[in-house]
Amino acid sequence: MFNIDPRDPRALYEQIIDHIKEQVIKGTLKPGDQVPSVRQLASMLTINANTVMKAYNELERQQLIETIRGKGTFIAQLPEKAINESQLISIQKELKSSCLALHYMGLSKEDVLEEVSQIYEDLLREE
Amino acid sequence: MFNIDPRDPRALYEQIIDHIKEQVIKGTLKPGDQVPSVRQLASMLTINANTVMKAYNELERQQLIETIRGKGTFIAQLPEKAINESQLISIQKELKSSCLALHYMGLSKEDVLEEVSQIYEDLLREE
Amino acid sequence: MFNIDPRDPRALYEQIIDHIKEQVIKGTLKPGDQVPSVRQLASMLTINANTVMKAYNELERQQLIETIRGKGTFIAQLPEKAINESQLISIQKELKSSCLALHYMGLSKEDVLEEVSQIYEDLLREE
Amino acid sequence: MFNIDPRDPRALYEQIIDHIKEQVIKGTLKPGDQVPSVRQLASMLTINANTVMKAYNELERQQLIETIRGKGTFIAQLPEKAINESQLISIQKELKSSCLALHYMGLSKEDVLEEVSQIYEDLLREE
DNA sequence: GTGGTCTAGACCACT
DNA sequence: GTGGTCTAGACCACG
Repeated sequence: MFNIDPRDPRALYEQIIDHIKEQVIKGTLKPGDQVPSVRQLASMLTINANTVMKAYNELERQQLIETIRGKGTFIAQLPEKAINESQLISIQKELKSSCLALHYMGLSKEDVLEEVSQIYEDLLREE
Repeated sequence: MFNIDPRDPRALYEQIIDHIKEQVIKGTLKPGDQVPSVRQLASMLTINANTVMKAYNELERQQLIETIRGKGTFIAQLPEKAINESQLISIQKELKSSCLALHYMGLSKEDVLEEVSQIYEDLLREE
Repeated sequence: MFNIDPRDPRALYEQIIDHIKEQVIKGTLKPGDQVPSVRQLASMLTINANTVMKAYNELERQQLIETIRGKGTFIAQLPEKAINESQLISIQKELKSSCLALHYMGLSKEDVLEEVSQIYEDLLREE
Repeated sequence: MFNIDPRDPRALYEQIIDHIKEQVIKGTLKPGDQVPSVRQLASMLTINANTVMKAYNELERQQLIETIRGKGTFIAQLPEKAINESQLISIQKELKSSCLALHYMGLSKEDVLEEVSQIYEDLLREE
């Protein structure tokens, strides 16, 4: 259910962030749902609590989750969708990087568009 | 002509790699063309020669450039296009990460497909 | 236990690569085993950490070791055995070079075959 | 007839050395035969004369060729076969390096012995 | 001139 | 603690 992989190129905390974002988009996690506590999740994944904390802090900064003192951590009501210009540019550069790498692995523009479509189909299937 | 940006999330040497890959795809650099020497490029970008060397080494590993001892570094004749399964999976994960981030910035599936299309139009314009 | 020799014709980082390959073949290092950290090995060999890093990077490229961020470096599970044609040709040329040199040192074909056999006996002794 | 390849892992001057050693072993070049002058060979191979000079100097040091002032350069009468201990050890290390690399390309001890045998058959065919 | 190796030391990200 | 990036500068081999 929770794939955390030390060999993944993404940092562990990023994998957690991505996983929760994914669950929210898929609808598996809905606004108001409680997410595991830092310690719970850390022991579930057998990783360090600081790593989970870092993921939660980042998610809270992005207003995707809310921590209510004494009660726990919950999926936020209104995931803010604000475009941050410099962040957008960064991600565009990452996208371009990925495209260049895929090009040299023999994938065409159409192949890459298909890859992206596939990602969205996986994400939106359960919505 | 050569944008190297210390604020870019990518490492300096990765920016060089991407830039040269891009030039080759665009056709600005053709097989057999000499690329700037390690020291030349380093002084052009006002970065350290070792950083350029690292980029060139990586490009040589990917068989995009060839080094001829004492003479210089050249665009390779046959850019190999071999799919490495584990590498492909890594990049797919990066793509997914980018999509998730873009989703929370308010971009739809169609917006992202458009972004990717745009990247390819920029790359293939001059080809 | 770890022979690093500045008078060896091989670069320091190559000696490290060869040594680890040897340990893995001999079975002294097994899949999953942790290898010394970059800094540890550097101080053990009284060489610079960057030199060890270069060796480890090369070994990782060859999929002999795996790096897990923040945790350390480990012998990989599945040492890939993929023949790269151009690499094979390079090594054949090196072999030929060695044979020519040995010929002029008075060694016959049989002597050289014996040398090679000896190398393999040393490698496979403990397996 | 003379294969000199800038992409070869061996230095140009080493390729020349190997080539001449090979011709002598094969019997194509016999003691007393004249070899091309430095300038001739340099222009034949379209490389720098200093590179040829370096090869010839090394061959002369190894007593494989003799330069007779004003007449030219000739294959020596008695190629000395003296074992230099430290040199032998160096070449043994190179051999081991090659074996390790070949092992990780999937070649067995027998495969490598066969490779070496093949090299000698090529060398001694015309003898 | 070219690339390649190595050092010493700083700084960062991740766990 | 771990590895990774980057710098500055030395020295070597090759052409």
